[in-house]
Amino acid sequence: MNRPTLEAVAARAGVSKSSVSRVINGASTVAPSIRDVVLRAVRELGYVPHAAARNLATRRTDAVALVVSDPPKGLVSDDPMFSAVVRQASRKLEAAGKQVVLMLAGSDDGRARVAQYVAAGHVDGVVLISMHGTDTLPATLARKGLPIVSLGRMNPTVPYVDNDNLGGAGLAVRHLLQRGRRRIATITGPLDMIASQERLTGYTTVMRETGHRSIVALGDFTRISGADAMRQVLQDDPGLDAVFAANDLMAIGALRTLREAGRRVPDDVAVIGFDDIEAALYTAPALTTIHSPMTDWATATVNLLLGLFDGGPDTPVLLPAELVVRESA
Amino acid sequence: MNRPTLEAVAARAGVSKSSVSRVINGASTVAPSIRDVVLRAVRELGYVPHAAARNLATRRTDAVALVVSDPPKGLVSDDPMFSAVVRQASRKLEAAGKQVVLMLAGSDDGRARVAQYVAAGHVDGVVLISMHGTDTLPATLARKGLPIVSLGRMNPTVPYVDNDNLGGAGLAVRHLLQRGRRRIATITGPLDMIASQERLTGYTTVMRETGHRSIVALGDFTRISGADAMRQVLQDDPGLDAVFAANDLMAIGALRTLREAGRRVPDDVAVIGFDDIEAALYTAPALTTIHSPMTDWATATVNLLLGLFDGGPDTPVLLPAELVVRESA
DNA sequence: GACGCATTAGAGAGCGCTCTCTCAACGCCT
DNA sequence: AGGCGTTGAGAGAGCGCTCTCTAATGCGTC
Repeated sequence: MNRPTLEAVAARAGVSKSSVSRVINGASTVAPSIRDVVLRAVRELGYVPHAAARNLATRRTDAVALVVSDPPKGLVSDDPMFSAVVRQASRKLEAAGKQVVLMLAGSDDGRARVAQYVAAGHVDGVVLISMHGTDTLPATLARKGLPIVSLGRMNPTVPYVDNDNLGGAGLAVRHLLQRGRRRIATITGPLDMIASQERLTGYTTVMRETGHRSIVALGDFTRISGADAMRQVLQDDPGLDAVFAANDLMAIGALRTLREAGRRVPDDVAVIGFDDIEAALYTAPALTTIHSPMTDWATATVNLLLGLFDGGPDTPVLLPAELVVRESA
Repeated sequence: MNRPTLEAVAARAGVSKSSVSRVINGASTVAPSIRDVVLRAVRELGYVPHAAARNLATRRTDAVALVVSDPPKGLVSDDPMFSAVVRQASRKLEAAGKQVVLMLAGSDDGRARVAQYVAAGHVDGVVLISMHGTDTLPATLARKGLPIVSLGRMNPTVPYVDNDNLGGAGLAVRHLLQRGRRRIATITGPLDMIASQERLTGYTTVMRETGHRSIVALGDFTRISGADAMRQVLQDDPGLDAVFAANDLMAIGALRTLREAGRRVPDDVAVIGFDDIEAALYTAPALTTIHSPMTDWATATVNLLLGLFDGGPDTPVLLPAELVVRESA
């Protein structure tokens, strides 16, 4: 249990603490002979630097907080975006030698904890993931003065990487129109998220420009909300011939409702989603959707943060949207 | 940027560092008058204790590592278990005042990093998630002497919480037999994982006991592997009338293959999965499966670790399996 | 009124590391 | 040969906090 200290290594190697420190940190001004004897002592003792002590002395932590908006219990318990994005971000951060501290900012309690945690100097930077636009946390954190980026646009003060939500939604709607669909409904995400707003705007803009009436149902990015919204919109407007869901999960829910209602997809109603999650390949029929490159997205976001550490620019990045045509539309 | 220190608070409040420390840490031996003046100073200065300094002095970190076996690129990029389990575990750990350090132990590199990290005294305990049985990391970590638990059985030395994989698989197979199915195939998970082995054993045991021939195809818990395995097993044994997939993702893959092959589910071939992920409610037809309580599972695992911190027992926990009958079998 | 015993505040020695500053050693130039 | 620059090693003062130990104060007891 009694871990060896740097001092013990120094004693064993017969050199000063300073020299050991230099060797550990790879300073160039160290004679090879000293280097060798120190490294041997390190190996023999199984020495590993004490993290907290180093943090205290350097005032760096080499840690980054990954803040995820944890939805209220019951919502999106298995959000595929969560795992894809968190995984990729972790991978990239670890590759850059940063440790990843995962924090859920669902409740007010959680948000307070995050703010406290960041204030405690626990991390060198913050990656925010899919926060709601109304959240005050981003602003609070931004005020602390440490580097912070966001996956998904969210707060004007926070540099971000985002999908082209507007363009993607436009792509989807135009595709439906080209296929001869005329009564096209949309199922939105939670409207306090910018991504939802943009996807809705993309839809309404194209619909208006082409002289079609908008049919809007509210969802919250979960499968069940998609199923419910589909049911409602089907009731309100039985003659509709297409649906654009603001994400694939809701599209999957919509598919189920359509199946239950006896509507054939795409014959009676065309369905198009957004995100291109893996599950979209396995629906019946396979889901036509807008590809959003989760992996690239996470990578770009992490790179933006790492750049900030090195004094890089905080220019937002917009990833292009792409239509993936499968069977459902 | 210059954060106030405890000393600054002491000066402002006109008391000693010790008193401030006592107030911050909620010691009882402090007069209300002093408490008040200190708290006011804390508020006025916006003081937040410096984490590293505290860690150094106390030799505690209040942090727990969540080690996830990151699959090689391409596999299960959106594993629903990952998000459900990681989320719930984080929630519980945060509620207990622990910070969550997420680590991916996919590559050898990652494993080394985890070992190093734990050795550096960065965390007070470790939660391992769905590690492969052949992994040496658990043993390495267990040797460090700090509390460590595993979600899913894995290494004899590590206390765990697990599903009743054996019983669950038995439940599935017996259900198929009861429904009159006779040629029942199974699609396994990666066989270096204990969960896969147990689910396979559960299947083969019941098949043997009831005098039926086992038909086994290898998968790796991904949708695509389920689809591939289904295709293969269909070719080898065109007359089969049921499939037990070792998880829902592979069952979803199998459903697609069956659809493509023109087999009706459940009329021609019954399909049953394992895990009861949310997506199982949205397949066509809805997936019959073995419910494994992800949320309880994560909670129990975290509780086991928290118990260990307080000198509690390290008795493994086995969660009961339950059959959920839907449409596919 | 002196004494002992709680009770509560203050002093200060670490915790293990980094990093500046100092100093020794060793050419090299004039 | 003496002075100077350069390179590399050692000393030690922090980093901000905790926690033990000591001192002071108040109270009850005989």
